[in-house]
Amino acid sequence: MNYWLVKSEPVKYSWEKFNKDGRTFWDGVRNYQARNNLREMKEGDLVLFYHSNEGKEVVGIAKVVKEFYQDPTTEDTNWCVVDLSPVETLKKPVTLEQIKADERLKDIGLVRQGRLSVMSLKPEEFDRVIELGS
DNA sequence: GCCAACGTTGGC
DNA sequence: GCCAACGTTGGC
Repeated sequence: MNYWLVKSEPVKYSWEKFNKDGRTFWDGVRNYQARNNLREMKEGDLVLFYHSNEGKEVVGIAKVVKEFYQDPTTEDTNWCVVDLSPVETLKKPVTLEQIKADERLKDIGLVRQGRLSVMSLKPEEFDRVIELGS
């Protein structure tokens, strides 16, 4: 079991919309590092959902319901998507500020490599965010 | 709206 | 294969 974090701008695709949809394919990844992470995802892996730009907080937990396949929005075989479904909304969203201030989350990809849109998390980082959010 | 970080592109 | 130019992302 692996843990991940994905980013979305709420204006583009928000947690609320995601919950209404119940399931979505995660498209729009056009970065090789992020793409490689997508390909590593296995069905059942848990994924933190982060709102970038607006909010700047982790708002909920999703899970991988289908492993990577060709991105249906492009012919370019370089790119792929995975299917995600919402699992749970955090009682208290965990802000970027909190994450930066937390000793145990210092090394999280979100802080170290701010521009990456799909990143892996260590189990303890995942747990810590959940802890802060409940 | 600005700027820093960083990935990608293209000329050599 | 190097590196400068450029584009994009995302925090502030």
